[in-house]
Amino acid sequence: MTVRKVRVRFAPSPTGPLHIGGVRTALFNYLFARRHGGDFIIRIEDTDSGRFVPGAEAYIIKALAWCNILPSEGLTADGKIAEQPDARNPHAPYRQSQRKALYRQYAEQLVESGHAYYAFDTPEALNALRKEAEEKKETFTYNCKVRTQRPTSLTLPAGEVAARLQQDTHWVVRFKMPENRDVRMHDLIRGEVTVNTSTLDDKVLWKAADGLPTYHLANIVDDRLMDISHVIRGEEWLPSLPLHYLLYEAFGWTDTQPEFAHLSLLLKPDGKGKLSKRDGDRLGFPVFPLAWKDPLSGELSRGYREDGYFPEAFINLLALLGWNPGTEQELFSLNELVNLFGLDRVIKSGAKFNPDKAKWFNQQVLRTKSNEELAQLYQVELRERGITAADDYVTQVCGFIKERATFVGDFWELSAYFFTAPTAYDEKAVKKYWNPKTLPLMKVLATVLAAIEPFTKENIAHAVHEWIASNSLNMGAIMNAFRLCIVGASKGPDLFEIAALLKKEEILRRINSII
RNA sequence: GGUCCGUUCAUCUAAGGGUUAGGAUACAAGAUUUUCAUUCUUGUCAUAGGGGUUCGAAUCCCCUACGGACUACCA
Repeated sequence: MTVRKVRVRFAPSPTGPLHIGGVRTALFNYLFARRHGGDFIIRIEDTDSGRFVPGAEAYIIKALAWCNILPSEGLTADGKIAEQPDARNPHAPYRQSQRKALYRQYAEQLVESGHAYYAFDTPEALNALRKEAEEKKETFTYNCKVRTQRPTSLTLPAGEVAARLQQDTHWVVRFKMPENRDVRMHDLIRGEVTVNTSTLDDKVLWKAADGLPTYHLANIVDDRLMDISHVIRGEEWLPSLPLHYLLYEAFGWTDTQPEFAHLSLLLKPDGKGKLSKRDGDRLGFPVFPLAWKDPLSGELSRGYREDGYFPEAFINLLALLGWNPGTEQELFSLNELVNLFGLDRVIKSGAKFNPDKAKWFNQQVLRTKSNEELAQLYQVELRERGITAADDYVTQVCGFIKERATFVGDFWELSAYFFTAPTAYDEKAVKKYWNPKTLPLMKVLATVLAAIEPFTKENIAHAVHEWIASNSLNMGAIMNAFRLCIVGASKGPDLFEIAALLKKEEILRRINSII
């Protein structure tokens, strides 16, 4: 028996920016593909022209690239959705709107085989039926009971059907949902699921109005054509799984029908419901990988990248939302995730997103970065602040502060005194460590410091300790007052380290500037 | 309303019939430090409820409650 090559796809709809739930779905697909040496395909499902949002497709590609979730198929060398077939992209185009011509024959095949039919309802008529049902506190379902009452190829004479197909531009192809059949399905995460078809409706598969298929048809056809082995997607698709099973059956494609895995949803950190765009603004954390400006409303949404997250941290936290390796390890590189990932350890229940833990992941990743690398990132902000500092100097500063930071964005707050003398002094610290006797002592300290040569951490420590001891001074009082002069607050790394890095002249200047 | 899915500390989760129900985040306390942070130690906190099955249930079954998704000519 030959084992089918693993081929999975991430199939977003370009109706807006990808949110973190979508990134997680992409990640799980990517990890699964790489774990099994398979292909990870990106396909754009843009069959709803009405919801197209300019820039969304480019955003999705950029966001995945930032996360290092790189498709092995579907993109050209310069990172665009492939439109022409080549060795890497044999199934191009990968944008469903460009595959338009291909779907109609499949819809018609189902009509011919009796699994689907033409329906000529006007939108107005359907709305009226919905309203009518609503008044009776029922939900309108287009099913076996209503299809016999409507103008369809099932009820109209053949001649009229042919005529309407010619004249009417709003007809659709509907799936003829079998009556009262138990559809037994298998989900890799949830196990067996059975649904009776009597609760399902005759879904529209293809619309003459725009000549495009709906999701269900396009999805099944493309997954077949692209030889997809596993469909890993969000839980919101579980209710339409019976339809998809029935479609494979109707086409006679059950031999290559993919296996399905439905991922639980990401939920709001507080309250109820699935995580939405609004929660981010409300609770102060990003729900998008990259910042996004809505082209219509101009509304700005923040992104993980812009908020200072490392992509490694972002991926790490997403991977652990709904999956774990069964060990107590929590920090993983992308390659480690690839080696450990399996659908068998994906959790069934929804996960509330926890912004606090997201920060913790970033802090952990930040610590693994070299001082040199952090200095490069910090230099960007320093330049913006009009500060010129040598790489070597900034590197040393980063070494001092990186364990105190969660984001590179915290660096300035933690280390401004390395670049400019304090202009304000922390009130609480002043109250605690400064009294009328302090200033004269600091002036004496300045003369002690002035005599130190060379001005190294060791020498400063030695001289200051000696001075304190020989004059029976209070170590804590002196050191804290000294720190206040240099840092302006009661914080920061070893004061002798700071002093040595800042150099003698600057230290004396800062002490002597206090009057 | 109907259909389907789910339910272990506040949160993410481990435990696949036998554990003092483990870890992480957050929170709190203590230790360390010239300060802040780090680090270390400790602590508070969970099997939704009710029935079964079993010598034994977080784990298997049923009911209830709660949560979620879906219920479009959207995806």
